[in-house]
This record gives sequence, C-alpha cells and structure tokens, in this order.
Amino acid sequence: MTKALQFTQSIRAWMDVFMHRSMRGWGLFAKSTGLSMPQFSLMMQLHYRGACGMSEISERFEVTPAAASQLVDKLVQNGYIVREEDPSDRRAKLLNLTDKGKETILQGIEERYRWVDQLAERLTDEERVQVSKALDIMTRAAEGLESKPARQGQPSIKSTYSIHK
Amino acid sequence: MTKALQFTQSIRAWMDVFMHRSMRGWGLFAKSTGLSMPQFSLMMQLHYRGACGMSEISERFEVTPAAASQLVDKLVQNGYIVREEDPSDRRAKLLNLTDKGKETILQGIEERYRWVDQLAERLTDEERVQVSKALDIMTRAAEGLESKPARQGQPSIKSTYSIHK
DNA sequence: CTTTTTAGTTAAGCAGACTTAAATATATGC
DNA sequence: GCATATATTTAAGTCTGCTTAACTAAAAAG
Repeated sequence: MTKALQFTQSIRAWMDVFMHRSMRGWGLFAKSTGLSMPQFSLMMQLHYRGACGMSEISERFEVTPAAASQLVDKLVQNGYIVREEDPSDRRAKLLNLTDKGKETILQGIEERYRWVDQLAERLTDEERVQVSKALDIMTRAAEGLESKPARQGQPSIKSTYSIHK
Repeated sequence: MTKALQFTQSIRAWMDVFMHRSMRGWGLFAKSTGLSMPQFSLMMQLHYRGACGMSEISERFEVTPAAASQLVDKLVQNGYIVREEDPSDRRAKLLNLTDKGKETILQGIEERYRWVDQLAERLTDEERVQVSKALDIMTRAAEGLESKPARQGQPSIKSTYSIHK
C-alpha cells in the first residue's frame, strides 16, 4: 500500500511539472505563429491521422459542420491546409496539410520536445536507461487502457486534442 | 549515443500518449463545469499560489489589467472567487477562491489524476517501484532546469498555465 | 498639502469560435 | 427518375477574451 502511495505521489509531482511546462511551451509556440489553439489542434489531427473530410473534423472536435467549415476556411486562407475534392464523392472534401502547414506543425512538435531533450541532458547514462524503461512501461500500460474499454462495447472517445471548451 | 536516442524515443512516445489523454480529460472537465480555459487557469493559480491581487494576475497571464479585471468579474459573479479589499492597501484587492471555487478545482485536479491512477493499477508492484524512481529523477531534473537559468540573470518566466493565446 | 504613481474598473470595439437556419450539390433508395 | 439523405457552405447572431482609452481612488514623493 505504501508502494502505491509512493507511486501516486511520484506521478502526480511529475504531472504537475510536466503539464506546467508543456502547456507553456505550446502556448508560446501557438502565439508565435499566430495560430489559435483550435487551429493548431486541427492541424495536429491532420498530421497524426492523415487527410480527412469535413464531417470527420466536426465529429472529432464535437462541433457543428458549420463551425468546422469556418475553422478550416481560415487555415485555407492562411495557406496551412488545402481543401481538395474527394474523387470518390464529389460532395465531400479532403483536407490536407500544405507544405507550410506540415512545416509549422513539425516545428510545433519539436518545440514541445525541446524541453525534455534539455532535461535528458541533465541525466546520467544510467538514469536515462532507467527512465527510458519506466516510460515504456507506462506507455504500454496507457495503450492497454485505451483499447480495453472499447472491446466492451462502451462508447469510444473520438476527439483528440480538443481542449476548446 | 544509442542510449540517448532510446531515451528520446521513449519520452516522446510517452509525451504523445500523455498529452493526448490529459488534454482531453481537462477539456471535458472544463466543459462539464462551464468554465473556460482562462477561467480555470486563473483558479488554478489561486489554488497553487494562494491569494493575490489583480496586478499579479495580469502579469502572470500576460494580459492587460483590464482583461484581468473582467475575467475575475465573471468568476466572482459565478461564485467561484471573491474580491476582498487588501487591508494593507485599500487600492488593491485580494482574490481568493470561495468554497465552491476550491471544490471545483480540486475536482478538476482529481479528474486529471484519475487516468494515471487507473494506469497505476495495471502495473505490477515491481513496475510501480521502477516507474516511481524514474519519475522522481525526471521531476528533480526538471526542477533543476527551472531554477538554473534564473540564477544567470536571464529573464524569468512568469506565467503558469497561460495557454490562452 | 499638492503632484505623481499605482491599483483597479468601466466602456467601446474587435476578432475568434461557436450556434442555428437556410441553401446547394451530389449520392442513394426504391 | 424522384424523393430523401448526406456533405458542405453561407449568413446572422451570440459569447468570450482581449485591447485601448478614459476615469476613480488611494498611496507615496516632494
């Protein structure tokens, strides 16, 4: 029981530090590009999950199709994404990152990683190995958590980085 | 060098999973309470750093005093915080969480922790010990990173959870 | 005391992210 | 083929968060 408590405290301490930092980093980056959070999130989606249609965006972000369309519109106007016609369904559009868009989000991702890279530099080789193993354990456990409930027919969760109220 | 790479990959994988989850959790919670992100962040500040005046809020969040005042206003109207007069300076106000406010953010924090608690349940005792140690290493290293640059007279960073563009 | 800072508020106005409602174009079902 | 359903856009209007500018009140400086 003490071990469980110890674990809880360790992870909470880490979460506090980590969230604090990465939120700040992210915010600063978004600010520097002039992108809003929803805009950035939308681009992240396209990056991680590939091209998709409007309706998929509106479902994932849990907003109306109208909202999705408008959000996309701004990104298109600013040259971050393109709205192409879906060859298999001429009603639908296929959203894709432009080169500018790709570059921007890659930069954003780098930004988010930069801090932990600095952090890595402050560890000894031995510590790095230890931490690395531990994180792999956590990542595996997390992936298990994600997939488990889905199998039991519970409603699966759709949105990804949807933080916008 | 391979060890460094291994570490980098482990932490990046973890970050992706972790950010994904905790952002979602946070967003859902904020939605359920009806609080916006800046409002929630402001309350987090009061929780973690205690009562403070308007000017401090406006500095930490990097917004004008007017914006801070208006933000606070809504929270006061909704009964989350109180604006008391500072006895030592009658121009200044002291912002404090109400019981309702305290309860709400404690719930929010719990929400954020819930997922990792579930995660902990999926680990063996041995794994928990291992992870716990690793996270402590990281937390210490992170704290070192925070304080180091300050000593060298570089501009210190003020804002905490300021994500709002 | 009077002047000047400092702390905070109020008002007017803008932009972003939503919403609903109505419109358009294409697929699909019978 | 025609009615209906689907994918998306446009328009109008709301709410939030922010900004600047003007204002009040109290503290500090002289």
